[in-house]
Amino acid sequence: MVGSGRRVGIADVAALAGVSVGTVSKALNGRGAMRDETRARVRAAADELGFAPSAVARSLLSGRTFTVGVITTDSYGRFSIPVMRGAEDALGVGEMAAFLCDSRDDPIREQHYVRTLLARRVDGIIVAGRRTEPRTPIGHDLPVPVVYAFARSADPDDCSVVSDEAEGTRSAVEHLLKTGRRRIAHVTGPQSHASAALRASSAVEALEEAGTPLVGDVWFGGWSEAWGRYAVRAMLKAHPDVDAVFCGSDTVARGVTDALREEGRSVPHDVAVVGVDNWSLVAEACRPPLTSVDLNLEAVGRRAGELLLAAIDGRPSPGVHSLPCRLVVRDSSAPPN
Amino acid sequence: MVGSGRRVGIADVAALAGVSVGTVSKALNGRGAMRDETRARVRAAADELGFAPSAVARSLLSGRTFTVGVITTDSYGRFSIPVMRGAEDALGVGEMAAFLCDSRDDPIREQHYVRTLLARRVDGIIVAGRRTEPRTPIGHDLPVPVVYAFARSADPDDCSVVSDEAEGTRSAVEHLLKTGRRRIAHVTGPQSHASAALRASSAVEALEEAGTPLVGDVWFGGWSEAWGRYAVRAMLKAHPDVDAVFCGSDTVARGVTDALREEGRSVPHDVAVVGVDNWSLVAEACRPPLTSVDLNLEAVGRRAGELLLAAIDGRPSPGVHSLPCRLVVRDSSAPPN
DNA sequence: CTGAAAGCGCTAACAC
DNA sequence: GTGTTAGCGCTTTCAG
Repeated sequence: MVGSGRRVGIADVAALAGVSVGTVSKALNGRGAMRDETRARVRAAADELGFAPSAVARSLLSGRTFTVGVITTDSYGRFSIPVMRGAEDALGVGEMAAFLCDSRDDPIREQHYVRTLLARRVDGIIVAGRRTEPRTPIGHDLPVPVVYAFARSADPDDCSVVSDEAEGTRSAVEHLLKTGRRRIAHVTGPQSHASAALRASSAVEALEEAGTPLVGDVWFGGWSEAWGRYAVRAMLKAHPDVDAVFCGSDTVARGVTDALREEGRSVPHDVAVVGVDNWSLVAEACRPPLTSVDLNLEAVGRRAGELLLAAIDGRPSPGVHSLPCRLVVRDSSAPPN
Repeated sequence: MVGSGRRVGIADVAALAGVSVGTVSKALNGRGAMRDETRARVRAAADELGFAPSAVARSLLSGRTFTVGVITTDSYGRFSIPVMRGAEDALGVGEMAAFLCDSRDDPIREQHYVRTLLARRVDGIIVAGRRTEPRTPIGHDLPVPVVYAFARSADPDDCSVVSDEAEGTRSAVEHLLKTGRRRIAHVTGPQSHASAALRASSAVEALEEAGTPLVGDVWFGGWSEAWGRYAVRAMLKAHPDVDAVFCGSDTVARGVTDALREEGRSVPHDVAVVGVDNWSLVAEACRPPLTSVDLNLEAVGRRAGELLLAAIDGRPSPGVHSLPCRLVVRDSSAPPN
């Protein structure tokens, strides 16, 4: 990239090409009719000067900025990142640029960003969250469309895109049943966490329906490896015949796997382990590598971007859009034979 | 946040307040002299309509957008994220909004983003990278200032902000020596990786100077836990009397720690372990928690933001700006006694 | 103390 | 085919 170090305007191009500014505009935008020679001369002049039309001036006229705001609540953490990446993919197609705003879970900060974004005349806003609890909407009756990604809005009329965690949980349970497991336990995060509660109830339900109820109670605790290790040691005392542990997250699953090995149980021969998140960093470092439910966060972000583009285009899709998860099978759940 | 659902302009406010647009502008911006009553009336009208002046129109006039571009090469990975967070902190002070561009290590994509950002008339650009190898600059003689963060520019006249990895390495080695270790080994990533090579040579040098040369050769390999486990097992055979392992990253260190424990060596009683990155996720999950060199990425980003603001303000600071690291001591390097 | 008018860089009508 | 002009929403002179 070579720049002149100075801003060059359409007037400079016009002067160099020996035509008027109107002609330059038409020539470069392929509009109106004109001699090929003229168009070529203008193009050459623009290239020579490295002219790039000001998006600012253009926006003022068109009323569109081709810019969206992305508000994330969790400092680009492990959930927002893939969501943002997917959103960026979709928005790129519409030639949109994204303002990134990290609200750091502070409502004051968030409102500040909303105001800033509206003042900058963004065409739309994506709100990406870390928790799956329905969240307070960023505003009512805003002048631009808003799409919530991963963390749905508490207002069901808002447009939200989420992972279908219940479906993901069922697919994990069915996988364990299909590979011959019958004594399945569940270790997960805090009961107060919506995702932990939902995954637990979905797992219990799926197992009931299959006629092989959960072994013992749900082990609610924290999202750490330490909790996974602690819980599985206690569980082995109460239910030594367990043959599979479904975990609410990959970190918990890693703790569970480590403790099982240290207690002399072979994974997957004696006990299968399945996690949730498919956080490759954790799942692949596990010994053996961990089977896990992928929440398809990138797809959630992409969908959010697509729905936002459509809404900007006058085709809104209110309501909750639920996307399926994807079970990624690795060695930790291979059949026991 | 409540919006009208419709865009309201300065003319609407003027009509409601019964004054001219010029007066509204002055009233809201606190410029010029006018009766208090008039100013209050205008303010009330603006509030009632929820008026927010268009940053677009304002930019067209002022020639400034109060917007910067942040180009990241690694999909908001674990290095870019803290850098971006720090940059955002600094830029927020200047009321700057940031366009986020993920080049995904693709030069074509990167050039596309540079053009887009310039067309949008950003006031400056920050380039954040993942690798510490000097990188090809994004352009020469661009019309706006550019600051490189973490990954320095190959052009020494460009402004770059980096972590002082050599200093960080020395602080880790000195810490081990101070706590009584004398037989120190080094396990790290691929030799072809600039960070691995630099950290290794700095460690070797620091140990030479202290009169306690490195035990054996540097163990170059990969950045994985598996490599850490493999290397330490081989090392224990060759040098069973090693009493500390300095690792090129936290993941390697975690593998090293796990294998030491499994081989019956107590950490830190028999062998101390120190990593680099202070990636809390890994360092805190380690058994015992890992002492690690923090690269202060957030500070690097913050500094980059500050330098960019200064450059935009006409006070550029060309050259490489090196920031110190910070040793975070945890249990894995407690004295042996 | 307030209003009218010019102009930021560009596009889209309409003249010529 | 090409040039001229008005105007996007705002700030800033300069009159009144």
